[in-house]
Amino acid sequence: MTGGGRAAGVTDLPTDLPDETMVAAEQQIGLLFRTAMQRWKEQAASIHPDLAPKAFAVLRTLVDDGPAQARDLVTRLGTDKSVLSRQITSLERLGLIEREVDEHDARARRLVATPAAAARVTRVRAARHDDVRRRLAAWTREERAVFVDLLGRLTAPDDA
Amino acid sequence: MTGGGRAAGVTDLPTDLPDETMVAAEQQIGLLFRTAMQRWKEQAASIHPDLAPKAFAVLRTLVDDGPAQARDLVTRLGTDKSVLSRQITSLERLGLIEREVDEHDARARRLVATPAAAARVTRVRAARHDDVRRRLAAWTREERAVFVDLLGRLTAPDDA
DNA sequence: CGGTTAATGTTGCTCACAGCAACTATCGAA
DNA sequence: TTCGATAGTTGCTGTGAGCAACATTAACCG
Repeated sequence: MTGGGRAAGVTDLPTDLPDETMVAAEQQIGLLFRTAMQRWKEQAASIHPDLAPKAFAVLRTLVDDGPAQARDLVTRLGTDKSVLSRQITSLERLGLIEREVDEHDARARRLVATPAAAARVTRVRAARHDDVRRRLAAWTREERAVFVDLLGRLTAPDDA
Repeated sequence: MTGGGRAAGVTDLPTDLPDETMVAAEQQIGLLFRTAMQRWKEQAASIHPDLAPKAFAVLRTLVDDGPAQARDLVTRLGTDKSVLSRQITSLERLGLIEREVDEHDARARRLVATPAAAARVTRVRAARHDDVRRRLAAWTREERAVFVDLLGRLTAPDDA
């Protein structure tokens, strides 16, 4: 069906060989994105019907990596602080995390997942509603290293 | 700072070794996503200020792979037809594509990038406003194959 | 000490997108 | 011709990105 699509040499690059790998790689990237979103959505809903996917990502981070401040999450998740602030508010409203003022810095708030929330996250994971993290964990260290390298080259600021 | 974060054995998996690769892999995935979005946004804007990133992805596909119908784009881009329909409308409004009724099926519309649009896409690409496709093209066939495999395992429906 | 600068969060706003559902129009087949 | 499937369009809602303005507190510096 998609047999001989590609219009001439639009990308006049030294493309080794014809390549189905190009198309495949692009589609996989899209797929990764979409399936991850899908999975997160399902998992989030199974923890609490009103839990947004992104908020679940926040919760997961707190459960896995322990208490943190919003600014740490900005770094780890790479999301704007405004977005995080809202997700955090919602998590607190749902009783999944607690927000305590930091004892050394009155601006900062220490975010802690409640035991109940941690238990639910673990349960959801165990329930085989798999996630990216689990899959990555099943790889060998080397595979992950290769993966990181390849992705890194894909995202490098500029390479030539 | 983030020294010894990870709370106990929350994920009781056979995790080869401690692993910075886990964290790195996750961050890279996020990074891939964000930088790709960013780049697309920039490129889209440089073609037309009112061009949405996703609409640019559509245009790019049409330029690279030739004329197609909306339903083909659903397959290739994995996006809902409603979203595509709107992007297509906007592309037409901006004069970047043309929509002709298919001669064999009056329901379908054949989408064609205008020569002007194709020229702009090519120019933007050449202008070193690099994109994922170009980077992938710079890899070896083998690297791409590994990449596809790894990503595939990340998105597989269920592996155990 | 007081004043400036920086950092933590919160809130308001806008836009991009996903995705379901309902609908029209057309095709293909029973 | 009637029925079911398919191509697209449109309306709606929810999620998220991200900028900008703001309040609060910290840290620095003369």
